[in-house]
Amino acid sequence: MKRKITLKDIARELEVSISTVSKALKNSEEIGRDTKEKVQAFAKLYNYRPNNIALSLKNKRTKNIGVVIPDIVHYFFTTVFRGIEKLANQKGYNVIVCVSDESFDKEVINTELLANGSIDGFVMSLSAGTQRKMDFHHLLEITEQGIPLVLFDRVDDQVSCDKVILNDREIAYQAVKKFLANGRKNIALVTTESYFNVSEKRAEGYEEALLEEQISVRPELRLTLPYRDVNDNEIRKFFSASKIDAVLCVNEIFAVQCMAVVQKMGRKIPDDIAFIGFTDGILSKYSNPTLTTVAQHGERMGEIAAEMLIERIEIDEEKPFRTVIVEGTIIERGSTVN
Amino acid sequence: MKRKITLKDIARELEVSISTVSKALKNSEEIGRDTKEKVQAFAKLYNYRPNNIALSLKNKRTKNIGVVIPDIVHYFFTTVFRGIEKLANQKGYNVIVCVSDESFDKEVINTELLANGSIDGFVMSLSAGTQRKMDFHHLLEITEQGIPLVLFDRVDDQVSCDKVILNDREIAYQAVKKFLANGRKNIALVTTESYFNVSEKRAEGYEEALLEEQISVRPELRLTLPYRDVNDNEIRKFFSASKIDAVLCVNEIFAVQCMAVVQKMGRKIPDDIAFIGFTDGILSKYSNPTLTTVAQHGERMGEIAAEMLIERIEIDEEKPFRTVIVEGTIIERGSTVN
DNA sequence: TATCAACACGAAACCGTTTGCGTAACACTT
DNA sequence: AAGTGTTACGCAAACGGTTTCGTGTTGATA
Repeated sequence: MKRKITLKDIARELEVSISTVSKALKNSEEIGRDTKEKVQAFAKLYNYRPNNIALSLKNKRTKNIGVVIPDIVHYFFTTVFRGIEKLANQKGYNVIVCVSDESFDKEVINTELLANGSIDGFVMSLSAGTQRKMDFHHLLEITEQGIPLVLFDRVDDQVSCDKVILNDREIAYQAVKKFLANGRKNIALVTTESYFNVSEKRAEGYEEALLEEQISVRPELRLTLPYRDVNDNEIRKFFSASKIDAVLCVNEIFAVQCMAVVQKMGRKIPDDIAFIGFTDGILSKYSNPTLTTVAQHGERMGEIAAEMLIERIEIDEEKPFRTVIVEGTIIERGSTVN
Repeated sequence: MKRKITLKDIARELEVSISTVSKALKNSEEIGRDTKEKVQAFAKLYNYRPNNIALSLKNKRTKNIGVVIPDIVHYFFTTVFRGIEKLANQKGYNVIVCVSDESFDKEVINTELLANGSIDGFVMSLSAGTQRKMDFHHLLEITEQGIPLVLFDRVDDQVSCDKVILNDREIAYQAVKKFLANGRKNIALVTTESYFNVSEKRAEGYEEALLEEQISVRPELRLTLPYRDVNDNEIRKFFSASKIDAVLCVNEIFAVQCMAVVQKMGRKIPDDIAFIGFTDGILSKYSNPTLTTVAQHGERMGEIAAEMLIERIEIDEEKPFRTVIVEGTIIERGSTVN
């Protein structure tokens, strides 16, 4: 087992000083031709690589970025992560991931741990717990320490930092408009608990589109489902209670699950009832019928977030915080048209 | 903006030496009661936390583990990752993720980068490129340097290290046995290019089950699909060419896609033709019909891998390498039974 | 021959911690 | 008064690098 070789080892072996070795390897003008060649040859032979940790300590830069997300087994977050990782790698950064598991406490612990020198900046999306609690002290601490932070998707106005979000309200508005243009008037909304910022934004767009057509927003057309372990019976009851000919769902799982239920109830999609979901994931493409859905362009969001972060880290202009709005795209499939 | 406070800052402020501060914070017996209290109070007030990088350098332990996987927008890998992250966190480790994107070169670059001190050990699954090239020099380098390595799922015999794999051959065998017990005899296999180790293992199990019943393995019942961008026409041609009443697919996407095609061809599932896939992901649960599939227990695999790794790191017994075999579970759903 | 610049290299500080060891100050013993 | 033992702290090395500055040795110049 040959341990990693260090500058000191090379210096000892070649009977020169450590600083000479260091400079020789950087091709410094200070060092003579012969010595440089000797050192470089030796280093190559023994496959010398500088120790990242030592460099980090010296430079006060780790070349790591921390990503804290609520979940990883989740299509949207993985696509964003892919974007982050891709761009970070291009710029020579590595990515440390922590999963908050939708828990406020874990989010706090993870961020504080990483903030102690492990990373140069954060990309985060808030956990459900944090959004419910509305407690952002850990994020304020981070920014106060001068650690750059970029929030994406699940953001909050109380935290001032760079942000990347979807035009949730606008694209939900467009989706409902599409239903309306199709002659559908009894449009339901299937959503999550209201402390999810994005769900609220989507609900606003939904309502705006309705009101614009003089259609009143009826509370009985709004179904609020738990984040996990959705019960089919609840869905069935909802769809039995009212006449509904179109449904906007805030994610693809809700949409696919609702489609399955109404199909079992004998309704035809899209003739009797149409669906539009959010997240253009694997489910939307392979469901039956295929699902018309809002592509959130997660990978682009990730790239943008990483780019903004690295810019802050490396340029560190004290320029004002920006919020980049990524425009969703409605992908038309079988749940709205034949 | 209040920068992170260091031992030196505390020492200067309190007019004691750095070592006194360090010892006081560790409650060392060497330090007097008064001084300890003073230092501890000050540290708490200013929220002192030791710098991770400095600790890493000193201890020669980063408390980071590196995870290199082929893809992240992929159900199985994300579940494994979740298991790794969960266990690592419990043990006080952070996780640095690199995505090889199925490329040999990226895998090499990423591992070499991380191996220069950034991590204490690796958990990896081989990229397609690496399996095709059969070049493992980067892994040998890692292990030669004494960096612990655990491979999961996509492993290779040429690399000697700890491993976690599924009983692929055995569970494929069982799946086919299930078809046979059901009276089905024309059983097809839909698989990937053969350089994927796991696909080969599954094919072996498939063949073994057939041969055991005196059924010959017919090459025209084997469909090899590309890893990405599968064309429906090819699938249609395959299913038109032969009489097929059961299909074993090496992943859930192939299965769902094939199901959609044969349904369009007018075949009834599971009456005319039954399907079993691999990976109990979101698709299997929401497809139409729902898919009978092999649960790979990715999260458990991840936990086991992380546990093995951390054991090597912390205990570092030179004990022989182990291969843990996780047993898959066939989850019965609508694609095999009504 | 004294001066000086250029060259090639080494010493040392620094990044933030930990820790073995040395020691000043004091009390206590004989 | 000399010796001994604690106590409570500081010094310095070490982890593996980078970088500033100092310096001995040349050879050229005046």
